[in-house]
Amino acid sequence: MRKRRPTIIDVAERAGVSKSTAARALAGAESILDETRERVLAAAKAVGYERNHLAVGMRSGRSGMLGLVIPDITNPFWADVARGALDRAAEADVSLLVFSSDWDPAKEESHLRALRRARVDGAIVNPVSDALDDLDKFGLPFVLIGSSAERFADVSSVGSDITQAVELGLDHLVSKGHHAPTLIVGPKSRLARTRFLNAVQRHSIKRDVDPAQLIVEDGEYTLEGGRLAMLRLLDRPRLGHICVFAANDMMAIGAMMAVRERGLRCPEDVSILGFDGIPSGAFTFPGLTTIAKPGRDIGARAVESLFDEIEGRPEHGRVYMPCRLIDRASLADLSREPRKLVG
Amino acid sequence: MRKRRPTIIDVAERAGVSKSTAARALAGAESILDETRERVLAAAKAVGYERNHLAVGMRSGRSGMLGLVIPDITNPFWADVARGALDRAAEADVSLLVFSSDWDPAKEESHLRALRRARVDGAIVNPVSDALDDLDKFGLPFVLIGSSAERFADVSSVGSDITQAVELGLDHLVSKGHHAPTLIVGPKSRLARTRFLNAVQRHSIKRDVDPAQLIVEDGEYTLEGGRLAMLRLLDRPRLGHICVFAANDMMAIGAMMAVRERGLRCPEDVSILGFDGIPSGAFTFPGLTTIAKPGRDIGARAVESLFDEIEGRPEHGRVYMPCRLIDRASLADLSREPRKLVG
DNA sequence: CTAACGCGTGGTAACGTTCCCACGAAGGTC
DNA sequence: GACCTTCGTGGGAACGTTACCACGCGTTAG
Repeated sequence: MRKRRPTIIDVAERAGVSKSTAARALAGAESILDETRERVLAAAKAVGYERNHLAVGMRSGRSGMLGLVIPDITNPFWADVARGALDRAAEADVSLLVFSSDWDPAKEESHLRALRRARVDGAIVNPVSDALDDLDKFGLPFVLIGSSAERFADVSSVGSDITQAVELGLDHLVSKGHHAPTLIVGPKSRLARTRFLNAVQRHSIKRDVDPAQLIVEDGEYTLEGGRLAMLRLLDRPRLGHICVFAANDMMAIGAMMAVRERGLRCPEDVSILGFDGIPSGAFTFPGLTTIAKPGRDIGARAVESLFDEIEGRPEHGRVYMPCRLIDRASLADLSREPRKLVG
Repeated sequence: MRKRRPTIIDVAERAGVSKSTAARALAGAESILDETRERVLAAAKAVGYERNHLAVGMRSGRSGMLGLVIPDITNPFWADVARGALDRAAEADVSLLVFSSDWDPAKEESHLRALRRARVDGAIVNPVSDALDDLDKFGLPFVLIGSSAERFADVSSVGSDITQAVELGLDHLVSKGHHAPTLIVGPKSRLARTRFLNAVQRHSIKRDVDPAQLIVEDGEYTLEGGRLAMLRLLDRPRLGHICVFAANDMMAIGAMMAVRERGLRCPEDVSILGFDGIPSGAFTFPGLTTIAKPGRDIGARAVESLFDEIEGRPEHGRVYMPCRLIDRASLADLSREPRKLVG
């Protein structure tokens, strides 16, 4: 038989005080005699007392739990975000309820309801549904993450700084002698496509490169999408070395496959720069040079912002975390060689 | 101002019944007039009532939450396990508190305590600490996952069926004309090494291959460990095609790198079979043929077993989930060619 | 015809905490 | 010396739910 767990009353009795006093001692309040506090603490340890968070949550309205709703924990980027959030939450002695929405608005809503029933103190969500604009109707403090968060005004959000990322990539490309990369971007419908493209164009102008000169290919944000786009690219008449900046690592890897398929070599004939920083990029041949999104930092920062939100000092701002370059082997160095026509 | 959430009393008043009756209707109990039930349900919907799980948990002793403690959500295998658990839990309308132990016994224990404080109904753990044998002292229903679970007797556990996996791999190797693969296994201290080796030997005997004939190389369970082991292997005098069965995908990929480093080709000169089924295996060149552990199934099944455990019908058995072969391109087909000396 | 029973319902006591108010003692002020 | 404040403590209500028992009614068995 499993014996009853000790409550604060057991502690109080053993310490010879009232449960109010015991509670104060356990909560670390100030107006209490040091000697009493120590007696209570000793008693708590002696009986093996452990605070019942359910009861605390019920009485105080603070459950000590946060919700995290992301599309798919199996996706390396989201796993990284989760890890960041998990670590930061554990640091603050707060638990995380994790759910995966699978990009399904129905699941998302049902998970959000589950979070509310569980009385979490707040939630971090990568919103998939547009209909989430009745977000405040949920009565929960929210922090949004990911690029889709920008659809929602008046809600705090954390994402990656794609402007900085694109500049980083473009500058690196220049340092290797590639001045006007070809772009492989996502489908027209996607918001992320526009943002990526805009960032590239803005920075190109800054560097006196005519954005109109840039070649752009479309594709789904997948391996196959990247492969097809690259194949189309290789069918164009071309001169010399090709440099590709893909909007996503999967597409970049697909492009790499297409290059091999055509009997060409990366990076000798084609240079490829990715964007995401997925771990698989380390295992391709050649290793994929890419710009890594700071998933972990985003997760940690989201928890941080959520604390602010809960504490009632909402800044309702967007936070953009900086990306970093992972330099592997998919870029040729043309800077020392006689300059080819188009970088 | 955020308005007060409706309680069951609000529902009862609106429906004109006592809160006991309202509670019964909401809980879907049987001894209640259909008409009353409907009136209550309508009232609940009208006021937007949502059950407070904290209060339920406190009164009934069931929090409706489960704990999951895995080493690292960022590791694709564990992410897969988490996903399986997440899905199965969501199906049963139960929430999952996720923690990452980072292979650190101290963290593990602190997370386990956090779970107990949160009053989860049970926990799924990949045990890292040996000192966890006072597991029942935790007073929680447990289900262990992963290979390290076997250290604990009398506790339910779910893992992958490595015997079946090895047979699968060996049979596939034979079908491709490789009869006695070289083994790249983990360090001597590891339990998993022994289990892998034993499984290979047992099945070899069954197929009339002398296990003593098998070449074995050691290494850390990492990319570098696999690379080093392969390099050593290539330094041995050899005749013809080499076939390697690595105990882990990372090692397999490392081995692949070593092969390329030495100017050899996979699969023409060296065939490589991995074990794990990590997603990155799809992006190596050539694609890694491997045996995939059923992470997702393990996670789902663990939740299932945990339900049994909580419900008080503990089977305390070990469950081994079958693995499956992912056939990509890292194996040469020698079955049609004149047979070389050693497969 | 009465006792026993089942059914639907209501009332109330828990569950383990925190919050609020009140109380007595000690110390300081006029 | 009477008053006010401060400090440490205790007592009880409250949080929202479920568990338990009791009640009234209609039905059925003896």
